[in-house]
Amino acid sequence: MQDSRATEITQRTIEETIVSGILSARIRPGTRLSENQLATLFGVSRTRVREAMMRLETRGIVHVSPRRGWFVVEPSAEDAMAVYEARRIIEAGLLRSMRSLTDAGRKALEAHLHEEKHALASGDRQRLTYLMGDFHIRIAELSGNGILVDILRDLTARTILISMLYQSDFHAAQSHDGHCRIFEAMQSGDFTRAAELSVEHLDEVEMGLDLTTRPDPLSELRNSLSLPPKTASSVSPQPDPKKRNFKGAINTC
Amino acid sequence: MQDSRATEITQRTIEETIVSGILSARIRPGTRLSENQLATLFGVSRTRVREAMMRLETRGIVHVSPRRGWFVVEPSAEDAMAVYEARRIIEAGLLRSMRSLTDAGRKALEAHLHEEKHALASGDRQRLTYLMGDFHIRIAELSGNGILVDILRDLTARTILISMLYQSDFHAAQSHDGHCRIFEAMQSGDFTRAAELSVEHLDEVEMGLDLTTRPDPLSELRNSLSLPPKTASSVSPQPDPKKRNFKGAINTC
DNA sequence: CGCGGCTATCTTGCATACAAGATAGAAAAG
DNA sequence: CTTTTCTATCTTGTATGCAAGATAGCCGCG
Repeated sequence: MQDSRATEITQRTIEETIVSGILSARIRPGTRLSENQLATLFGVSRTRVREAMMRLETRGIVHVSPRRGWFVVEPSAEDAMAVYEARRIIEAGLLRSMRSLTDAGRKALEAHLHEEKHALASGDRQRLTYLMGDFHIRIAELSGNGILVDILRDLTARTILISMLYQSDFHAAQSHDGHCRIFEAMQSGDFTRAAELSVEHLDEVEMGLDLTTRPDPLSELRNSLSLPPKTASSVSPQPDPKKRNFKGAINTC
Repeated sequence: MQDSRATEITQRTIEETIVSGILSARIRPGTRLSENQLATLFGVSRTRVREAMMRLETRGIVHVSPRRGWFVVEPSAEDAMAVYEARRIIEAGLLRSMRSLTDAGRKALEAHLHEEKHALASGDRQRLTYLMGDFHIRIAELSGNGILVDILRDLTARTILISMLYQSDFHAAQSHDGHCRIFEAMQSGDFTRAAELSVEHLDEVEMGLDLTTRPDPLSELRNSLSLPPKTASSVSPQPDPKKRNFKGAINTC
């Protein structure tokens, strides 16, 4: 972060840092985000941190418990279903409205799927999680509609939080296959089929969740434990085995 | 909302006041929103106003020009097309995913359409504008998906801003008919047809816009005129004839 | 040993002070 | 009369200070 003209870097850096931390599953649901810690971490005052938190709150990424603190959201089972339903509606509608796949688009998706394959083979879990979610954002980008891209990015972030809470086991390979099938349908120009496959894919992933088990009955208590005062970084994951009642860390989106 | 303990009222009141002002077309695109004026208007400090502005900015409702001020967004023609495209995708997808219309839902829509008809007959333009947009939010509410409701509410707000900039003439009756047709298809259980009608309806409204004419080439200049220092309220409309290069004030959504 | 209450210390909520950029209007020069 | 320049004033950007609620740990009491 050391720059000659230091400012300008942290205009919306805080916001994006947290979101990208979630998109790559480095930040868990329920993580405490202390204004003070983030402020010292970014070398700014609490004011800017608060503004970033406000923005993230409207995006459904964090929430505030009055006078207690900011936390990364822990979507309930109902929230989870709503997120997947919203994604099915938007992503299927998006694919259904497509008329053609540009050459640049085809190449972008091919490159992406290649990356997925590579991450799958090399076992790079964090990168795989990121890529699995990013696929859907890439598709939104093909539409050229920035509004939908923003919406789907935030929904993807929430999806990843959901899978960290509820995903009992991950079928990354199966999910990758789903992505490939969607791409093939798109390539053949059958966007109706691509939309159907997209819905099936999301259904599949949602079915892989265990939405019956309450994710973390001691959530409130864990919140107060999740950031021991001596820990400096509130953004990095804590590999404390006591908190390992979290489910798998790989998201199949 | 009237509470004996006066506070608590202004937690997110500022945000909602501005949004509802837009939804009923009382606030024009490009309106300056001075932090100081809003602060004194609501009897709070600038801090809270700023937080509300930050939230509204992420919702795509206002934007800030550095060191110059906050303004209600003036969507460009490209923005306008993106908004309508997003709405087509989401609303059609939403209808297509519906399986049944509950009795409560049917009654709610019937009541709404009755209100539209009444406002149309009585010539209550402001109320009509509000209702025309609210119809689509009501449909989203039927899905029970709060995420989609929030998204569509913000898109509707932007739609109303767009129509204030680009709508050359309004066909409120035609638009009301479109709503009725969508409702009829829903009532008959043909949600695929309802989705198609929804797309047609949005196309129709978009076609009614004049997206070729630059909405307001003197936008920057007008911004500086839009709030003469002597005017106390920055939220109420200014019926200054000089700024009447705005198009029609009724939105057909 | 168990339990209740107190206090020290954390957290956010909110207002305020000051800095810096942008603007408009007056004043001055052509 | 026009143009330019300067200054007074307005705007947001940011940090800081203080208040109030929530929490945890200690201490004392039963």
